[in-house]
Amino acid sequence: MSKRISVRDVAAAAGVAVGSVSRVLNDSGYASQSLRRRVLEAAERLGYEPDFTARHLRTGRSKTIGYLLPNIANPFLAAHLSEVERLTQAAGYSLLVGSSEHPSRDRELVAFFENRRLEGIIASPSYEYPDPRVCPFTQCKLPVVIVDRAMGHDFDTVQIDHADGMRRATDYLLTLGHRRIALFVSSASLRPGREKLIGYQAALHAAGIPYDDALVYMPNSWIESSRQRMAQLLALPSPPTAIIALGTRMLSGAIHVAHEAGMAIPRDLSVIGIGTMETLDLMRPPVTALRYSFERSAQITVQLMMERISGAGPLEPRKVTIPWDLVIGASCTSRAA
Amino acid sequence: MSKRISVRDVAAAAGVAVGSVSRVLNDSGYASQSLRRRVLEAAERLGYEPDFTARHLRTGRSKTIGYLLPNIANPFLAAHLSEVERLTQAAGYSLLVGSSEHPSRDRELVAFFENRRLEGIIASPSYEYPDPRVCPFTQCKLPVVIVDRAMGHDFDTVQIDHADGMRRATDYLLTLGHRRIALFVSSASLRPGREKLIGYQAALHAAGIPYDDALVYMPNSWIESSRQRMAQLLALPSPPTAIIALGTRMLSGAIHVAHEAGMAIPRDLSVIGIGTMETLDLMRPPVTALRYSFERSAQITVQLMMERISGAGPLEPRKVTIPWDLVIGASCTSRAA
DNA sequence: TTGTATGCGTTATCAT
DNA sequence: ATGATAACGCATACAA
Repeated sequence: MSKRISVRDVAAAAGVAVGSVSRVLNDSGYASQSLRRRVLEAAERLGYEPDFTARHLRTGRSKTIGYLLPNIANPFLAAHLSEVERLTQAAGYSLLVGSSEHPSRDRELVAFFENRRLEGIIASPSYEYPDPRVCPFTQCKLPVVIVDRAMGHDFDTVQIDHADGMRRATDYLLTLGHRRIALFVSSASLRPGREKLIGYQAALHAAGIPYDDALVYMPNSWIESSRQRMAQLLALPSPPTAIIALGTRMLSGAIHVAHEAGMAIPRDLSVIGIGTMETLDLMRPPVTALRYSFERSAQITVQLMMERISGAGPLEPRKVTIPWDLVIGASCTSRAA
Repeated sequence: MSKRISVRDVAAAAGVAVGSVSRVLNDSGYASQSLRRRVLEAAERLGYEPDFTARHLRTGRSKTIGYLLPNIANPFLAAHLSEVERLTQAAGYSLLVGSSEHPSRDRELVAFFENRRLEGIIASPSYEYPDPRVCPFTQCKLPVVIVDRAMGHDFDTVQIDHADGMRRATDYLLTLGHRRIALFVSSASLRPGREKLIGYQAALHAAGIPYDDALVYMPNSWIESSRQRMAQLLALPSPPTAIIALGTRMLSGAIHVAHEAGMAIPRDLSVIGIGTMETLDLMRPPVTALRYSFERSAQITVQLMMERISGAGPLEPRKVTIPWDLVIGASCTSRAA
């Protein structure tokens, strides 16, 4: 059981002082050629690796970033996390992940990240803390980058342009002649849902079509069933001729019910969905869907974080917005007037 | 800018020695009631939190586990990672994730995890290192739990019973009267693909049906196209009447081509797929598919790791196998003889 | 029972 | 230019 070798071992082997070893290996301060050579040789020979933890304790730099998110299994969050990990790894940083679905755990995790002296926190929390005084991220001394949330307090933020994407998706269906367009999106308690509703309403308003609450399904809890709601919609006096379902489960629920009711897509119902590339390809007919680049959103996220860590960039929080693409499939058709 | 408070501050405020503070807070050694009370009061009042890094350096326990995987965006890996994170968090451990798709980076990451003195490594590497002498995990002093890989050297392992699942899936189609069954699975370079092929061949052999290489597609690189291969299969003198496609992209590619050729599922082609619950629900008709429990596989993974860390359990490596469920949908039909 | 002192492995500040 | 030594914040062996 060979003990770990430290600077002292290298110093002894090279016949120099520990300080000199550190100086040579970190290129800090003066070092003559002969000293440099002896230290490097000894370090190489002994296979010396500086201990990360000790260095961290001494310098205060942990070279680690915390990533807080509600659920790693969510395909969108996982895709973003994946790209962020790649980029931070390339920049010499590691990623400590922590999942949290409740404010109390948000608080615990932030405190924990702070206690471990991480250098920054990337977060997409499940609550937006309208009151900054109780927001764990406001109290936090570390650099924070928020992903797709509208927090009560301003932070560096990367956000997806849900309103614009939704506006264009709705416009597309309106252009095809649809007037009764159902909307299934996630809860309005977070930015993604709220913004999508805004875009939807804006498109309808511009087209002079009244907004009908009965066509909109924004579940505040997962207990409500999108299948049940879809069945209700189809039983309406004037049922929808199109649906925008921006959520994998909601999309599958809606399609399921439509099929059971003997409807064909797009003949009887036009559909706009959402998804990662993998899942969208599974559907027949290919679904028209909203997509955005995870590479891009992750790249901005990491860039903001790195600038904040290095102290570069402005002091005031910055917000960067990522656009959606409407990828045309074969799940929508024009509606005769 | 208030400086961080340390044991020394607490000791000073309580009028005791630093050693006593540490002893009280860790319940180690003796401590009188009055001392205990004073220390606890002072710590509470100052909001003292022991520094994680310093404690780590001193005790050698980092309370952190490393997770090495090829790609976080893969839905199966993400689902497993997600559950593992939940469980480790509940056990008071954090998770450091590192993605690697090449042996050289595997090696770097393991060295890095070791250097940071993590307490264990959970890994599902992209290469199985048939030669133990060059395997980064063999050299590694840390406890290692391998997920669904057959490494050249024995480790604690959680593995999915691909051979059995595949055998049952194939049997199911055989029972329905199919004799020409196509197989699309991931490369044989890793355990999942290899085992699936074994199960497929075993089922055919038991039924007295010769194995036909032309029906099998196991891409070694993602450049080959499952669509192209599916088209070739359909052009065969005696094309397959059923297909088992255990991969999201392969499944979508195969279905796409079948539809383009005017085939209906299950009328002209029976299909068995794979997927997380989210994606499977999207398909019409509901696809018959293989599934397993991520909760279960993660629970075993963490249990093995914790036992290894605590030194409980036997010294020799253990292997635990997780079964597949064949979930019957409506994508398969019996074939007239 | 409590205080003192040393060490974990590093970097940084002093002398020399 | 280099060596000795303090300090990061904690835990612990040992002395009192």
